Amino acid sequence: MADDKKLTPRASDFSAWYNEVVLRAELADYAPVRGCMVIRPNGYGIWERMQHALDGMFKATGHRNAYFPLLIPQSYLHKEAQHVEGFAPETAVVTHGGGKELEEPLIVRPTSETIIYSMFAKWVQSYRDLPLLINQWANVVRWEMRTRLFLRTLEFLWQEGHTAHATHDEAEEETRSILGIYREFMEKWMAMPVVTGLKSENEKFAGALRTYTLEAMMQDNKALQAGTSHNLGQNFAKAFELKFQSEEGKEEFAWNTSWGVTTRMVGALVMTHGDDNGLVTPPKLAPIEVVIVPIWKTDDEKARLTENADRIAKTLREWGGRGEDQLRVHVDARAGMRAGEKYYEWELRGIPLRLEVGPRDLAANQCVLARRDTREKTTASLDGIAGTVGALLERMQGAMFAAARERREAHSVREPMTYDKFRELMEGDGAFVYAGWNGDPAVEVKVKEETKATIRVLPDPEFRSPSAPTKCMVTGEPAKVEVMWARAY
RNA sequence: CGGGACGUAGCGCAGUCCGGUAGCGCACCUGAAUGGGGUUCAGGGGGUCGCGGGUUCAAAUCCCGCCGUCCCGACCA
Repeated sequence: MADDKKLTPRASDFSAWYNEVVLRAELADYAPVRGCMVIRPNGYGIWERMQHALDGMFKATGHRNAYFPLLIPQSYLHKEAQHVEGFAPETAVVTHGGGKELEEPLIVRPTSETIIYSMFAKWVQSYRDLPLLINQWANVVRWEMRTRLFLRTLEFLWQEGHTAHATHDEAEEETRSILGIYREFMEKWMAMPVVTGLKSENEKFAGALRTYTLEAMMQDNKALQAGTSHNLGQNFAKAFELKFQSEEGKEEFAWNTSWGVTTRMVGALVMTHGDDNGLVTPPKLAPIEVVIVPIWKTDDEKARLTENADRIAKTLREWGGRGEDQLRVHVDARAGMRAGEKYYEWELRGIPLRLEVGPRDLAANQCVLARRDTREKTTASLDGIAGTVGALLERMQGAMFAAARERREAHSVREPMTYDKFRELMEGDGAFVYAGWNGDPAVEVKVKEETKATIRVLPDPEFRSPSAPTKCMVTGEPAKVEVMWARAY
């Protein structure tokens, strides 16, 4: 009977566990259209905090928000050869409007390079108009065959940055700089470690010169691409006649970058930190950081405890320890519910800290603090409670990142291994496997067919092994580069 | 689009083989006792059994057609 209330344990069926957490923590729900998802207030609250943090980082680096249309003439998609090849199969097409067949079908944007660079071409004449640094928060549609809540839906929310520069080097610097912003966000806010670096030719964005990626490890040891930053070279500038007159008076094509992160990050958060009791949210992204649960028996106590809970909430909110950033506190004074039932509910929703206060605590001028990440309970004096709570939340943020990184390292392999061993590992627990590669795309295709694993990233120097691998794991030929292999979502 | 499974209350399911008044658990509503980790008892509301047709005195159940969903593959932030 009680089993109905329990979650599927993570270890027994990770996918079922994930779905249950998303649905039961009320992050999202299935929509009537297959593959689409409704993001509920609990889930949107987390997304909003993500948006806010990222938006601040983009603005601080000179980017400005704009908005471009949902509908794009189909011919635009065809102007960049690789781009159309990559996206045409998964675009939704509008063929009718106003009851009539359209002369030219419109596509629902799967991404906005084409429409944005066609506009950039009108806006840019001189090198003085560059760099042009634009971001948009929008929804896009990609007609995926198989979908998963947050990780892959037909329609999703994202931010897509698009920039134009006068030189290749400046565009490359922008691409890397954005990768740094994403990394900082994922590590500091999401408490989620990532491996950064370059995508292989097979895996890069359709139409890009180079694609940089951030790869995170989920708790089933599979990789999730958490964000990308592309150096588009002059591919789109040439397709859309995005030209400018240089300081020397010459006509030149601009250099573009594009980059994005999506609501997939909400799914990543669940899969990185969640446990058998549900969601665990890092304090910085939690719409509610502290839930106060007053405990009472009699009506008399109820009035007294509720009043004191409100008073504690006020003390927490008025604490100035984080400057303008007020502690986000909720008091759960619902009647007719046992305290234990409330605890399970808030744990399922991932609220970082629970503050319990009952008659006995009040008499002793103390309360109980229960951490969501470790589920440890301690008692704390009500004197200076705001400072105690503020400091604890900050420690938790750091502890969650450390724990996630430790877990990832425990499932990362850097020792040279045979291809047979690798196959065995991928069939079993899975891992991030760092190994040498001869640089041949055919090897990557073969490995994908045989093991479902792909080259997730050509890691940046700080993620590479202390001594560079000398041989290709698959062919035994001399290695051209170190790569990280894993199965991915 | 290929292979498999399934559509019965908000959710999870039994009932279908062998036709005979629509069931169970959770959730929801009312009342009481309980109350520091999912409490208990009593009462109650809620269903065109995916849709359409056929067989039959009688269909959730048998037959035909359609629709939809999920899982495995190909695709992907």
